[in-house]
Amino acid sequence: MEKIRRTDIAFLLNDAEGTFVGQIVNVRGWVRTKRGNKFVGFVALNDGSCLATIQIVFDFAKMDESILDRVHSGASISVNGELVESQGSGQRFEIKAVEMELLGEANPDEYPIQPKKHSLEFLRENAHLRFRTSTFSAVFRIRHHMIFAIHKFFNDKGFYNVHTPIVTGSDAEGAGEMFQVTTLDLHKIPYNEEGNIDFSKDFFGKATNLTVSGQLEAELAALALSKVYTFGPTFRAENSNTTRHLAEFWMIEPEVAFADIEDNMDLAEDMLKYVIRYALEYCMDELVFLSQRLQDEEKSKPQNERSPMELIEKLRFVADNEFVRTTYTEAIDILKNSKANQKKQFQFPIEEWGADLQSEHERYLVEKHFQKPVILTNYPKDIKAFYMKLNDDGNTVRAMDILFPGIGEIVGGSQREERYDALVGRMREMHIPEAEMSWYLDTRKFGTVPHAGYGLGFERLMLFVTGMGNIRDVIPFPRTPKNAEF
RNA sequence: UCCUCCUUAGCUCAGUCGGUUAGAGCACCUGACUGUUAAUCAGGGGGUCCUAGGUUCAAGUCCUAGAGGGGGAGCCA
Repeated sequence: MEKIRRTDIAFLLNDAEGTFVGQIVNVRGWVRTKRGNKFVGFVALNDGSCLATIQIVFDFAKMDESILDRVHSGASISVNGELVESQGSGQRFEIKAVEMELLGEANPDEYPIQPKKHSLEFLRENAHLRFRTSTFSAVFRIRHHMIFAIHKFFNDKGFYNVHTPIVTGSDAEGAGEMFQVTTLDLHKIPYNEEGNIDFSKDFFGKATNLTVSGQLEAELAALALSKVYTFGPTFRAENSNTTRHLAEFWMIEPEVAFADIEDNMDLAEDMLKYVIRYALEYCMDELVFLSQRLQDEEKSKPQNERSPMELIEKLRFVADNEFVRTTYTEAIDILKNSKANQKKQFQFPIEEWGADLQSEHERYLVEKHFQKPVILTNYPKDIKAFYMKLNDDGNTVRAMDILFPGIGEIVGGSQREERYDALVGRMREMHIPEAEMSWYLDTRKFGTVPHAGYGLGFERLMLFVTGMGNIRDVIPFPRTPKNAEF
């Protein structure tokens, strides 16, 4: 077969002027469907460069039949042919094949992905092949654009990206259960004289874990570079089995010196709106497809379970409207006086100030009461982390949680406690070992400044932007309890 | 971890009150049709009914345990 430089299918299909019509081009990709008769055949070919397939037309008389017989869904082929305006009505351009090479067969008796609707559960078990489907290739193209948009947002604002450690020796971060990292032989664990595991024999000479947050290290960087953000993997060994939790996920953690809680809220709201607008600008084909898919799925649901807003409409609504900002105390009042509470519709009734909000309460506030994203601030200190700045009332801290419809908490952040004595006081109250945290306390000892930051769960953002219902479907290879396949 | 639901052909699913040979669509194979759009039409092949016990004359169907998966809760991002 004549060697011609490969062209992305996206490049050919997006060429509005049709400048390539009449040229011989080469495309390579994976067959979605093949149809036709004894005389003329059609292959829908996808190479992942865009959602759409390009139609390959071939004249049976001119092609090698032994090759065509082995071209099934999933097979990879290389085609040389002339780009022409399509005679059919389903597409503008197509390729009239001159030569075709079968790069890789896909035995149809064994290849699991077919040109039909598969359940997301089935595809999750075939995560190695689900990239080949329209839905997942759309999700993962959007994922790329969201990653890029986040870096662009922060870069354009003068933030520096910081790589915080993945292996950490600090067990004081307090964000959740940690995965232990060790090179000790688990069959021959060394013990010291007190009968405890002798970590001095371990690789790092101490007990180490996978990070549950880059925040504390990001604070160190912020107190020199002023504006920083991390974007890295995060590991939580919680036995969480929900549509919103992963054991390995990606988190964005900006940290800003000379910033207070108001600046923090502004930054988070700006960032979320920016990346949502970015998706609307650069991923419209994918969003239209996912929206259609959702609407088809909802047809089988009862009326009251259907979403009030279609995906693209919902994204525009969030990008164009102010988030509601209110305090924990006001939220408790709203919930306490709500019909749902008075009619005892909450599984956990709201009785007094100080209780943590359950997800049914968050959903009520976001989905029923305000019907838009909500930023809640000034939580009771007892339900929040040690590093959050204590308010003058002595009871609340300058925390902020951003709650999104259908997702719940998408951002959690705070203004940090920058006063040395106040921070040490909180650490003692909460039994955080000071000695191990001396490096963190040094930032408060030497040239401390007010600062603030937050953590954004990247996959939760992906859930919102794509409208997917399960967090395992917006990360290529999900890690959850009892599942580390692939 | 708790509650709840599910597991039948490669895939999606039906299978009534426990009853005799377990079905359909898609996919695959054969044939028909010179431009299809998940092509269509006709025919064909394809089953560890999740696993292990149990009840029964008889189990895909009922019971117990286990495995895997979904949804909800908690923990959180």
